Amino acid sequence: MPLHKNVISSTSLAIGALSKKTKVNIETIRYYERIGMMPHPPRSRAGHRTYAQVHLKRLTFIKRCRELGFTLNEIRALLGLVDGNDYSCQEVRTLTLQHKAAIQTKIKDLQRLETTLTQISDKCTGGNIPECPIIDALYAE
Amino acid sequence: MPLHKNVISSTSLAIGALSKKTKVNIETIRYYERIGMMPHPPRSRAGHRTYAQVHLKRLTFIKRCRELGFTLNEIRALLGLVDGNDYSCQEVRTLTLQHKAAIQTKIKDLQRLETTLTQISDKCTGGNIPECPIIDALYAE
DNA sequence: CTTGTACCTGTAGTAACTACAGGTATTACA
DNA sequence: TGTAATACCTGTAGTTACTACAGGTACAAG
Repeated sequence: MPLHKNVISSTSLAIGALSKKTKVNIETIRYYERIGMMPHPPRSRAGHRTYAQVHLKRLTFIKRCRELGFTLNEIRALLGLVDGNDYSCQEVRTLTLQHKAAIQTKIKDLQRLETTLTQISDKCTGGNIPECPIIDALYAE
Repeated sequence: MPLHKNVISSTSLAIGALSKKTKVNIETIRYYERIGMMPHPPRSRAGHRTYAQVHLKRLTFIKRCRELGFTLNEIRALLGLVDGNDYSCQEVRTLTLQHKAAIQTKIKDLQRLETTLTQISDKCTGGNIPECPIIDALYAE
């Protein structure tokens, strides 16, 4: 897994330290390794995973992408480009814009839901009666 | 499972017919039964599920709620009120408004994501060069 | 009588983790 | 040096809301 830029080798980290630095759960880090998002790191004599700067950067990348709502598959594609060391800005941009379009669709869907919920709940007087226009609206044939 | 209003007993439906009427997948209907969202219907001599108007209404209710983004647990709460035959309009309204608030939060989150993605991808010239500001932004420490 | 369709049960797979159970290794302190 | 706490290990199961089989039965039409 080649790094993008500015690779500085430094002291190694145990999984707990990496977890604290990146704010990624320990179990999640191991999970990423299992599914191939993170490489198998070298092990210490005791069998503990020892992480270097490379891993810290990669995990940070994954974390940021997740926060931006990319799925693991989308991130895999992004990392694939980077790993191949043969990506063009154009390809990355395309993936990013596709993702943005998906988000915009989701926003519109949710806004439509919100409108419907507002309409439905506006019908409700909020009284203590058992005849509820919300339930009626949902239950009717 | 008491009905809300206008219960008209009529001909019974096989699972395929119910599925077609409600546009809910057959496997999903059986799944709802397994997890207790739908009651166990009576069986025909051949062991086939036979559904009545009650089931059609209940499933329609579930479907509508799902389309409105309610989780199965939220729907369970709603159905619990209806099943208890002792709900007040107020309770239903509260659940609905809570759900609406959650949707509004989600919309805001997604809008923030969209803004960030726009900012990031605006930095990109879209050229064919391997130095990509998007990747840089995500990869940097 | 055979073919097709609709139904049946039960299990496994999806996404992205999280939460154990049960075991080892290292470190801190008395 | 002994022991107790902590950090790590592996492997499996649970979460949400389904979907997709595999392998089997029942019934109707030609």
